[in-house]
Amino acid sequence: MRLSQSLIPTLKETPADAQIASHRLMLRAGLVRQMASGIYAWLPAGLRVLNKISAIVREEQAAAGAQELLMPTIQSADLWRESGRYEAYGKEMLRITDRHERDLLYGPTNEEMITAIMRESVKSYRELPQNLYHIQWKFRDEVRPRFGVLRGREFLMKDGYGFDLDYAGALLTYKKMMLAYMRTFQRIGITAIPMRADTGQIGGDLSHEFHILAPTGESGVFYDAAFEAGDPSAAASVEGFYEQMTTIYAATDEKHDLAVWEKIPAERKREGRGIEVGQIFYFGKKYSESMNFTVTGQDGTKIFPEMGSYGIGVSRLAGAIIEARHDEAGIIWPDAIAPFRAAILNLRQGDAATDKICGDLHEKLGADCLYDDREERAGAKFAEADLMGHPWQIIVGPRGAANGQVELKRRVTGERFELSVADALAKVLS
RNA sequence: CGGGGCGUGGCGCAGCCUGGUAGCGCGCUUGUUUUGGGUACAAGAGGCCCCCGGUUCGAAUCCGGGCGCCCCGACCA
Repeated sequence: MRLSQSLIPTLKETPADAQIASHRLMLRAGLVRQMASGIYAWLPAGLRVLNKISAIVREEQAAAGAQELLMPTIQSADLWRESGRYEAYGKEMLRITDRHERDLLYGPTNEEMITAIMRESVKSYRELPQNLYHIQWKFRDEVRPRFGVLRGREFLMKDGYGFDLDYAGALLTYKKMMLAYMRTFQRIGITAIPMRADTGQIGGDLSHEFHILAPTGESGVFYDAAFEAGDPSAAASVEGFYEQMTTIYAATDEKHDLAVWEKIPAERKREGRGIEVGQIFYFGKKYSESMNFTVTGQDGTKIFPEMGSYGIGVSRLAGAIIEARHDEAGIIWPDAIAPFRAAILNLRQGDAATDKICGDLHEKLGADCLYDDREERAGAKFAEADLMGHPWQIIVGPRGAANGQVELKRRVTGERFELSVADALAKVLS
């Protein structure tokens, strides 16, 4: 993509409204624009991040056996009256009335709807277990939206729902999802730690929150360094991995248990701040019973399926990753979810040699690179590339271009390499 | 929901107290200049001063009401 023809409106100065790093940087790097309190437009570069996160989520969900569907954002109030949550949910739910005075709502979550869908179509024990998810916009009318996309009112979430015949099956689904989530976060390029959590509004009695470590996190987190050794991509079994994840100590400040903490050797104690980017729940028959979803069992009796729900805050992750990975100059995107894998900086636009090299690189790197072909000074291009946080910068100046050399800069380490065009290309693509 | 603050060209702000020609920096346009870390100079464009009402000869400024946004706290994917 050519920067000269892209809507990537970077800002030199920080908008007064933005207080925390990710919000500031998302605005400055041209990823988002605020449209109302807690409501954001995702500009082209920001949308690329959401799409890359979503793609990884989809792959890992598919690998764990979950199916994707897409449910609407607007739901009927009647559905929520069945479960009793229409009244219970309170003011956080955005309630809407249509022209016929029917009560609707903008979905804050989808337990009722997925249960209604399953109830209509699934009748036999033979059809379970099933696990369904979608990636859809949610709305929760927060009293006080803040921190940019970290606590927006409208947000993009992957929410999945598991249906099993019995507790053992539901627990296995829960464990599979924990592994899938840990793999997802690992591929995204961040450290996430699962912690025992309260079940809140969703209900139920088994739940974990996934926190990523960032100095500006909302909650304090305490964990055993043994977590750092856990590698979800190398997990031998679902059960074994779950066992490992749930026996190592980790807690947010609310649930911190000093007695247990004191027993952990000092050199293994880790304290920090965390941002919650996902949560998983087992809640049994809460919705299948309240909404009367049954399947016929082998012996002809009715079975209320055991359910769980599994959420990842996709839009929140985008902000959380920036909180975890930035410096004074800007964002430091992990390779997997950077809006562009590489930027090509043409330091002298209009110079035959640099134009030629940049054009070739642009063609070979394709859509996942951003070609800074603007009539700007070198300094401006460097500053903006650092701000936008591309993992690689291919710097093409007249000095090196004469000998077919370019400079490759790795954003995360600041390392620079003088390389031939071909070698630079190979390194970026490796 | 309690407490505090702010709305003035795209962005950051001054002006308001003490009413009288709407200003600065950045950005934008054009030209010259510069050419490896946000260059310099010159000339331009761009404003219902959040909205409605009131006071006044005259309101960005004073008064009343509304709306929007932010921050702290309580609450939350």
